[in-house]
Amino acid sequence: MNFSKTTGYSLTILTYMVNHSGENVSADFLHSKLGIPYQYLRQILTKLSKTGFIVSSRGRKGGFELTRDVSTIYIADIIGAIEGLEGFNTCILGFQECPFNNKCSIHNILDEPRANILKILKQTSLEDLIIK
Amino acid sequence: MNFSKTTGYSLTILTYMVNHSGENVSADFLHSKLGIPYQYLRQILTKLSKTGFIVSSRGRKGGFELTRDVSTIYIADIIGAIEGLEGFNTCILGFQECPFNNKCSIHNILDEPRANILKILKQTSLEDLIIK
DNA sequence: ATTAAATGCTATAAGGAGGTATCATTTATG
DNA sequence: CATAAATGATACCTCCTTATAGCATTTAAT
Ligand code: SF4
Ligand code: SF4
Repeated sequence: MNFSKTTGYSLTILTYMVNHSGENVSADFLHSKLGIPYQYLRQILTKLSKTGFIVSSRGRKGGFELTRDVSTIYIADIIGAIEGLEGFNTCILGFQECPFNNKCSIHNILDEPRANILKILKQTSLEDLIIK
Repeated sequence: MNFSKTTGYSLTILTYMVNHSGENVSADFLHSKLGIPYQYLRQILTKLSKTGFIVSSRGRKGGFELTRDVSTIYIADIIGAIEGLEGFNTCILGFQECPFNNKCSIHNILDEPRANILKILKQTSLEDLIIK
């Protein structure tokens, strides 16, 4: 029912970075701060780098940095890049082809609250997560 | 983000049965009606039987039947028996121990809508799913 | 009695998610 | 220049979910 652990890690990393804006942080540093398994963290940072949410610099003093305007990075974008947003658009019960023409009882009661969550995720940017 | 496929299958089976109340249906029949892989369907029916949502009868003309009062079987009960409801009570981001004292930004924006979904699932019984 | 139709039970396999380990490459510092 | 500190890339392992297969047992129909 919740997000994948990888998505959780990704969000934690990015929300940490947006609250420590401007700092160039290394994987080792983030590991010590966030407790995410080091090697796995490395993979996620690479992915976040390849998907353009952060930029990396190699070598000594290297690390990762947020560069894009954080008011334009929405939570839904991040989730979309990591685990995809298909879960919000496809059958809640996991069917490839809906046997009930999108009108089964479960659909009726859960479609709206699920859409509501997606709406929130699309409206909330990293900037909104800055602790003031 | 959504439920496990097994949970989806379970809900589909039970909502089918409640809408065809009184009928004793076989795994083969349900397979032809719902398209759930036969052997997997068998396992799920056994589980639903062991968890008391349905009762089985063996031999020719055997099959499965709803016997409990369907107004007392809530969707949340079914989900709880199949995949558990932990997902609704634990960290949305997948952490075992919350590093942020239950107050990170994601928690703030998603806790309430998630609780709302659980509330709906706890209030909706199989009887409510009967097509009138 | 025999057969057909059904569930009970259990072993196995494929696939993805989460996690670990290692080597290669880049770059700042002494 | 040599070293240390960092990322890039890749291979591997484990566990869980989903799915498949087969044998054993029960029961109704013939
Ligand atoms: S109607 Fe039911 S089965 Fe069909 S897509 Fe919606 S939740 Fe899935
Ligand atoms: S505050 Fe954040 S990290 Fe902590 S339990 Fe809530 S969602 Fe998880």
